[in-house]
Amino acid sequence: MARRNDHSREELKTMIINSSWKIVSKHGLEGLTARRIAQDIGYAPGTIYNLFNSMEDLYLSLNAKTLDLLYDVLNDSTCNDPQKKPLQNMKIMAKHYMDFAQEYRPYWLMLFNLEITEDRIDTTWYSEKIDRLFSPLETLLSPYFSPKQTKKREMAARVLWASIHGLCFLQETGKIALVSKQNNTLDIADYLIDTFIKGLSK
Amino acid sequence: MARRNDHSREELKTMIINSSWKIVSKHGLEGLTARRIAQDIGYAPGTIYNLFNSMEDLYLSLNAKTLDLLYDVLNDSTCNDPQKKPLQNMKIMAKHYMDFAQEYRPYWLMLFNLEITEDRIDTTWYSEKIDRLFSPLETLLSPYFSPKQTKKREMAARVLWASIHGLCFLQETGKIALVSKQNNTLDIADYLIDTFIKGLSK
DNA sequence: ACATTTTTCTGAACGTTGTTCAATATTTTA
DNA sequence: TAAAATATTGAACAACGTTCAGAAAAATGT
Repeated sequence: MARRNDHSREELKTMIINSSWKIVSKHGLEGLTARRIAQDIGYAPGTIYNLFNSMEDLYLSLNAKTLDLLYDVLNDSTCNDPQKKPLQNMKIMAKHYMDFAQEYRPYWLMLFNLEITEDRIDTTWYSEKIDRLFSPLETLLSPYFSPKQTKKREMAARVLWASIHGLCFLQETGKIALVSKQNNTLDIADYLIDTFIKGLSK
Repeated sequence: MARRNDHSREELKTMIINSSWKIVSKHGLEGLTARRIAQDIGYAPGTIYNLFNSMEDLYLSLNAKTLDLLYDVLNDSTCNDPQKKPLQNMKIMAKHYMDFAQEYRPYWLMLFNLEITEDRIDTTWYSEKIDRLFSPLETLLSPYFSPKQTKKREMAARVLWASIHGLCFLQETGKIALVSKQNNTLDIADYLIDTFIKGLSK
């Protein structure tokens, strides 16, 4: 029952992505199969391969959606408030990141499971989506650097970001018991930020 | 062709683990299949399930081996040298970790891909293998804390360790371009350690 | 020594999966 | 209205983890 103009190419693509998103929400990443998507959108499995080269390719699109969501979270005004001190904003931003990791757990984990090995496909847009995640933290760090030290500030932002991510990741995946009875994950993120910033201020 | 006493239960188990290790070396994690292991050790696929509940269970044993190797690396005398300053030892330790991640890449990645959801199986030994990884770093941090601040020192070790891991992970998996032309990964690890320790020294 | 029980191992079979592609249905073009 | 172009199908393929009745070997009992 081919029906070429039921949906345009782009419509179909977003249908597949939205359906996938829904399926991951309900059944987790392991529940996301080509056949299930096909059934959900009312097409045959083969149709998906008309719009995506592979399931990995589809995962990339899902990751793009996740990165966009994360971008919005990190750019939220509550953690980029000029009224607050930079340190305070940073701590709130870290909390936002950790909350995001928890709320969107399977999507967030996908970001780090995907091996980007599709050489031919252009993935610069993907790298850019990742790169821009650092900009808000970089802005918050500007008081600690002279305007000329752009490279240093850039590096500091990435290092601090990666560190917070490391905390979040090891905690969230249960790899190490970071928190004891007294401290929760948020406390240790604050501790990291405090210590790092103190070190920056020399 | 059953041949019960060709190898003891324990022998078979190590045979399977060693074979798996070899296969991952040659063909990556995605090349590790029950059938390939079986062929390699000269048994039928079903035999594997006599010794491991599932492939996930086998992965756990591989991770144990990886954690043991990593433990040795972090406890190496070159990064726990009383003659050197703690800061210097830490930087060497971080380098060791990053080198390990590179050299044993697939095994190292497995550590973080595995979801530990096997409730019934006793995995406390696994947690303990992870926990003891922190002890050398904790020792190096002791000059920065009074002997009574054991909890604080413990936390500092875990936070710093998780941070270094975050750097290593995001760099190694190519998720973010941490390094620019001037800096390599090692430099930014040094930068993190310097800044963190400076912050500790207040 | 032989018969019986117990243990070990097999390998075909099941239900999945991602992926392909000749065939078919529909739309567009001539 | 016929021909060409395009979209869609769904059966088929290879490979996966996993199971389990049955076969083979060892252990035990007599």
